[in-house]
Amino acid sequence: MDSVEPVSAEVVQQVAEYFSVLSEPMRLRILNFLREGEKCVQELVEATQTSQANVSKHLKVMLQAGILSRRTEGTSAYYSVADELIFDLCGLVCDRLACRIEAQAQHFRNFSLASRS
Amino acid sequence: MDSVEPVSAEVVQQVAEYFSVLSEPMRLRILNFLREGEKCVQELVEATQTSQANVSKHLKVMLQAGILSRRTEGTSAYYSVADELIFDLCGLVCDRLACRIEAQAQHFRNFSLASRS
DNA sequence: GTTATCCATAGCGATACAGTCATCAAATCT
DNA sequence: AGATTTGATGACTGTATCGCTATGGATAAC
Repeated sequence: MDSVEPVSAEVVQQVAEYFSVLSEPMRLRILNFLREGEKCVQELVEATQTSQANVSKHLKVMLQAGILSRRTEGTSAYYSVADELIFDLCGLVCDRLACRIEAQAQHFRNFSLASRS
Repeated sequence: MDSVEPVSAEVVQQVAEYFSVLSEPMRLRILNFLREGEKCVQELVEATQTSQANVSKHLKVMLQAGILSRRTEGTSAYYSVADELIFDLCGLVCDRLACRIEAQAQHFRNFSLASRS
């Protein structure tokens, strides 16, 4: 068992698409606002400072990816996070990025030509 | 503590870029081959059935993202995974996708018009 | 020196997607 | 009914990038 099993093209495709949804800053910003709980489109427009059409498009992408859920009330549409996994993923990535920066800082510290005992 | 802290634009950007690296099927395929260990470019070309130029480009993207490390020996360039986090991330996403499909199957099963005690 | 091999990179065409503007549909209010 | 608000969608533009072909550069083999 020293060889890695080949992964089907479809699985690779789906995983790539999942990551693709998270690869847009505006979508991550929207998701971050949705951590506070359910929000309607207008609230997200005000929070993100972009056009309403743009917010709607991004919400649609995440909805179809199964990351968000949608509920309507009157003329308003309320969105909430349906897949909490995304927060775990973002947390892991943020931790890793932080570790890299800390390691980078350490490289600077290690360059002390005068060795302090 | 009922409000989510705003995340800086730069952090969001970096996280998005990290996910962006993982959002290409060809890169995921290459990473999957690299699970077996260090590989040179030529080996990856044969494994992925694409052009050598294409493989080199993808390797460069992942190298600059800090996901791979590079070592040269003669005329060959050997790449290996420098950030094992990607496998955790892929694993989490795969699990989630599998769960969804299982849930979908369950929806079909639940549609038994005749309730079997 | 010449040739062959391995890898990186520039140029190119095609495709995909973010963002904007304009419009439309549906529900609410006057 | 008319006006307003809310959200979704189509058309369009600019940008990014995937994959290909061709080329260059560096090392190894003849």
